[in-house]
Amino acid sequence: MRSDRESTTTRVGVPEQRDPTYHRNMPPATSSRGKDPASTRGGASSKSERTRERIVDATARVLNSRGYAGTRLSDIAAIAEVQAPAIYYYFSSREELVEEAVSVGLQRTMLLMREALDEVPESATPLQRIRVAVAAHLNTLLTHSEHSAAAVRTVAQLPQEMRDRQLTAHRAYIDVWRGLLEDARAAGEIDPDLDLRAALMIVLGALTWTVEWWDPDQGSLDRVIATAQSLIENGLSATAPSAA
Amino acid sequence: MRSDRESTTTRVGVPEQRDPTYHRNMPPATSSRGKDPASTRGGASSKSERTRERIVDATARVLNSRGYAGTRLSDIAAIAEVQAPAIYYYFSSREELVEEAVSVGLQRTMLLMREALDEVPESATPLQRIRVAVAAHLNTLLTHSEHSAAAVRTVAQLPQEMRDRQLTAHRAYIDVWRGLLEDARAAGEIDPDLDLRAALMIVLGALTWTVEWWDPDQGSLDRVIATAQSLIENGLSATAPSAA
DNA sequence: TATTGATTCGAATCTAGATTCAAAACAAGA
DNA sequence: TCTTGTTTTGAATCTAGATTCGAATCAATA
Repeated sequence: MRSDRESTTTRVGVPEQRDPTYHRNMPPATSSRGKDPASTRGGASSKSERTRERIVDATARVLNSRGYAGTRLSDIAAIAEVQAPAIYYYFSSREELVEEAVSVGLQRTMLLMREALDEVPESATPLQRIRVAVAAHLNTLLTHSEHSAAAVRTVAQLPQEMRDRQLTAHRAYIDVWRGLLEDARAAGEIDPDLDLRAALMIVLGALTWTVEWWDPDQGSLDRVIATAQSLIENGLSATAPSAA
Repeated sequence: MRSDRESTTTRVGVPEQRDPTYHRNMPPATSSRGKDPASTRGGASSKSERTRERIVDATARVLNSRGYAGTRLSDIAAIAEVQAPAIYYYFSSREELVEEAVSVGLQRTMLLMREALDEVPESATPLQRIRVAVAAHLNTLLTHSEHSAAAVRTVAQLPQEMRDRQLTAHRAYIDVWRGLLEDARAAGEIDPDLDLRAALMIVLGALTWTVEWWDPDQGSLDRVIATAQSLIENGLSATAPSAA
């Protein structure tokens, strides 16, 4: 069952052509002491890195409940247990922080999905792979990463530029799903009359929206996953459109 | 195909126990000249009423793209083609305005759903009624009422108190759906093993999320509706869990 | 056309929240 | 302990956006 909760280190696709004065000071993980330069991914180590991580995590949390515009630095600071100005030691602006949270979310969503799919045995049918994808998506959104949830739900609200930058990653994720559906259709497991694009988005919507209502106390995650899998598998499956 | 777009008159469930100084001035439709006092519902008439309507409509629009916190009076004003202060002639605060937009949205969603279901012939099976509900929900969200979309998608972001007030209406709507599913299950049309609550929310999520991606230019609404109906009907249906 | 209430608007006020600054507080090595 | 670079912070500054005000503008009616 994996560690506890992934860390938060991947750097935002820094706006290439911006003014050079970008970082006033030097956000740790980037250079400072020659520590372990290979730290592109996992768990934070130095105290500093952990603080940074707490901040990004907090951002995701707030983003989730308040939406893009409603995300205040003061709230983030409170959750991360620092003073608001401390945030500026790590990020040069609210926007940059938010974008990193979203970016991390999208990457993590993709990563967890890939990992899940990689574990599926070759012999599996496309439809079985879809079941796995459903479980992965829900697991990620509902328990593994608040970032993912924040990302997926917030993209639409982001200010133009930022959204455009993140859209790429978002598309890539959707493409994975599209691939799954296409395979299934090719294998004749899916109702060939289905509008694939629409079906895809409908399925993804169903999964994503869970964040809005799922409550750990209301019913187990596994139950939700099972329900979703069943609903989706049956929904997509080719059928004899007769039955009264 | 009905008029063009419903109007916007129903008043927000005014916070019963608040200070009496609530309305500084007298929002038209409420009293002013003894016009037609029976105007509790439909199309606006006086110029004033239409302005008010434009404002609420604009609010819904902004709410949709920017989320609760991101909804600025200046944007609303721009869309409604008035100066921001003009809004205060009709509403005593941003909050009140937003709440009305949401409230109207919820009521309209419910109304359109009821109308749609009322037209279904007695003879229809529960599953057929669900198909109708699916179409109604999508029609409402995607074309008949930006308010509905705003309402359904925004409730979660609203500040506590406001949300609590609107939650009632929201629940009522969900209950309609619950009823539909329960009937279908009772009639043996639905897989009896399905977790009804989860299934319900998953279906509703799938439908609601459409607002996030549907683009009139990308594919017709009817196509989306058809896809959703098929997906949902098959998904819910009782099945012989065998088939390779 | 003079009068009065209904509407709308430009300019001024207020406030929350982002951002900046200079001075602590800390940590690790000399 | 002293020195230096890293982190964090309290207090001050700045700005966008909500809200308030008093003065127009309008419309209908006496």
